[in-house]
Amino acid sequence: MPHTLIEQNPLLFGHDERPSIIAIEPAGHFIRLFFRNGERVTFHDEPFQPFILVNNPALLSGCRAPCTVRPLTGEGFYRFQLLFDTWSDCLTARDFLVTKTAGNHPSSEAPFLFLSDLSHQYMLSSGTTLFKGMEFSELRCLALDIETDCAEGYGFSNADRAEDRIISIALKDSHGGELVLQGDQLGEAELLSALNKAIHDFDPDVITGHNIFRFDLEYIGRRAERHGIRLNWGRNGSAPHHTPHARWNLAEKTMDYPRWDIYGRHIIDTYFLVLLYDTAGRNLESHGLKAAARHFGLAAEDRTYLDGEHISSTFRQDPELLYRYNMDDVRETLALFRLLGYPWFLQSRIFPYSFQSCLVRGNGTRINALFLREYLHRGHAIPARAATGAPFEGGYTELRRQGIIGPIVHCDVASLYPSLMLTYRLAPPGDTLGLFLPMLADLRRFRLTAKQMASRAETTADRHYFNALQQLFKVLINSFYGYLGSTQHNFSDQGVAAEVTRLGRVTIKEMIELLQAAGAEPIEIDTDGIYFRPPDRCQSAGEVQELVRQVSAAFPPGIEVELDGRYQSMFAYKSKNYALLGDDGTIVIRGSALRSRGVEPFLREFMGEVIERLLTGKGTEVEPLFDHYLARLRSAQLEVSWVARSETLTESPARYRSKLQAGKRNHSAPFEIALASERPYNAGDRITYYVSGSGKGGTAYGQCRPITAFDPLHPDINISYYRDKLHHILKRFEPFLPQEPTLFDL
DNA sequence: ACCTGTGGCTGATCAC
DNA sequence: GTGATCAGCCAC
Repeated sequence: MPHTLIEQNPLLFGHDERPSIIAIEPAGHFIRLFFRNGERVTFHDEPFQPFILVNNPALLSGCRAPCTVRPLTGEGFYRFQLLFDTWSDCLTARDFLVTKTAGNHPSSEAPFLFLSDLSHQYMLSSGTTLFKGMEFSELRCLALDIETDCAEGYGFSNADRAEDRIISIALKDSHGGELVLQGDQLGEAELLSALNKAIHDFDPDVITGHNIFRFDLEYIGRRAERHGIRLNWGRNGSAPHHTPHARWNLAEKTMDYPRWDIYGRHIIDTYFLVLLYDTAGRNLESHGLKAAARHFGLAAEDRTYLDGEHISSTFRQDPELLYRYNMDDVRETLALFRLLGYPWFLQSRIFPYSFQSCLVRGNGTRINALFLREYLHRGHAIPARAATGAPFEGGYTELRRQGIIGPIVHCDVASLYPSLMLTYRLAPPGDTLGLFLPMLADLRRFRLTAKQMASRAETTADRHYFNALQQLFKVLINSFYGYLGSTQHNFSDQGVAAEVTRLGRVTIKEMIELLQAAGAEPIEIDTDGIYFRPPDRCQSAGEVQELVRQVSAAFPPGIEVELDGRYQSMFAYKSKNYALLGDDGTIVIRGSALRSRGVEPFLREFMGEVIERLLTGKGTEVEPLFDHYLARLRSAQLEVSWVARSETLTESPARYRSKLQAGKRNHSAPFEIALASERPYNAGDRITYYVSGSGKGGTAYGQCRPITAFDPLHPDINISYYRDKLHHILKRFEPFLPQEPTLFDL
């Protein structure tokens, strides 16, 4: 079985192959492992000694928590593992060390390393991971969605308002069970008791919901508190553990969310899954349940959506409609979970984190855990973070010529940075056991195997499995360079990362030279790939292929240049900003200047239409197009959503305010709206707003209004503001339009 | 209580 | 007006 072949690699999967573990939780002085055997869940307790890593065991002298000291071999900074009998001893020692060492060490060399998640500690030490040998379909999942009699908004909960209550709870189980609890037959207190019972009856390993952390659970929690009902959802009957302000960093965004933990189960928010999917390069219209379900073809039957107050009054009058809407939502949620949760299920077999935690850890943190696990397994000392803090140079970027150019060929180096690291043996010097490169090589080999298995798969399920696996390996492989360049992890090294990028720059510049020498014209270059106009003598697919093959032959084995695509024409605008017209007529637009979710829909549409005309040689149509858009802006039927802009709050409004007061940042429209609102906004919320008024003098942040405040009966859209924006965009494209005759030409 | 990197474009603001 | 700076979003 190829599954086991790959999973037997202990560097990736840990040294404990025990199958079917679905949860790992603390239980007194023990660790409790939950196993799934078909329909049944069993558990087994094991002793475990939590630990703290230190540079010097004498640090703990004077501390009343007893411990044993395990010396670690090698030169790494953390050379001793302090082992405690109980978690509370470990915490006592942590507090002791925090107090004792406060302020007298550079942060990069904290004299001790403490991990705050006991289950994670256990998994690191034991080599166990979740879900080994299990199929995703064996996992018991329960989708949950509540309907209330007020409009739902993201990150917004007004459950404290007396008139708001839960009127319906829909549950759908991965094994066919469906249940809708409705308030018409039951009072809210009975509804919540029925939910308690349903959770124990379904006994799910995973509870999932769309925006479940920020909406459903918070709402349920407050209403339950109001009624004095204890949510006994844990596999030991305990109530969920609530962390009101947990943080999740996703790319450059920080999200504030109330974390809930249920003993013996995992909570997975499909909203998080959608965000994770979308940051990996795809482009979703929106991150809401309906939009995501439609994007993946998982939407329940088409229907007309009602909004706001209209929904609630309709619901109240029509329990059957309420039932159907609520049920559609959980069906879509469960379908989304099965699709987008799968890669994370697979990752949970690899990384020493729970399913729920795995999702909210960054790539670097997860990779670091692989190193920690193997070093501890071999009893080897672990280096301190090697943070220099000094910035280092990255990839090479250049736009050689602007305008409409064709035909165009794109070639790139297959996984440039991993290839350079393996070919030139670039690894962090702190990795004295030499795991970095073998791990990278294994991942690359496994990815190749998984790709082959996917193409040879005889069943859809197998193809799906191997394809997910190969994509997962791809992400991990690409994360190794980022890990190397980070400043936060034990085996990172910015010096080596700088060497990787330097070789990358040398490689791409050499490619430019080779293409030019062959008569091609490089147009846009970015890090590992080149868009170029092929020489006149090679226009056929075969000739282009041969040209790229010759370029590739100039590099050592392991550095492979590949033909990535051919296009009719290209609109080269700026570095990292271009559009391509494919042979089949499809247009791809790249870059924040030409395509950004933040930009107003009418500008986005206008840019898209202009680009289409530029690429197809219809530049003369742009002027009339502009006039048409202008007329639409002035029209009485102007829709506010067409001009409204959406932005994500990247920090909490309170932080914005204090930074503003300290003069550390400028005003910003979305934050001003968040602060003026009665609703509590958090980091991660999106705000859609428009600019009102008529004067030209004011600032956007002073005249902005949330889209929800727009009144069609008294429209106050600042037409001149938006007309100027449209004009500004036209100006950007003017150099690429057919030249009007000027006075000089006449 | 958390964290993978650099390069580049644009709009908004603000000091000059 | 101009340039500097910040924030947001994107390419790789």
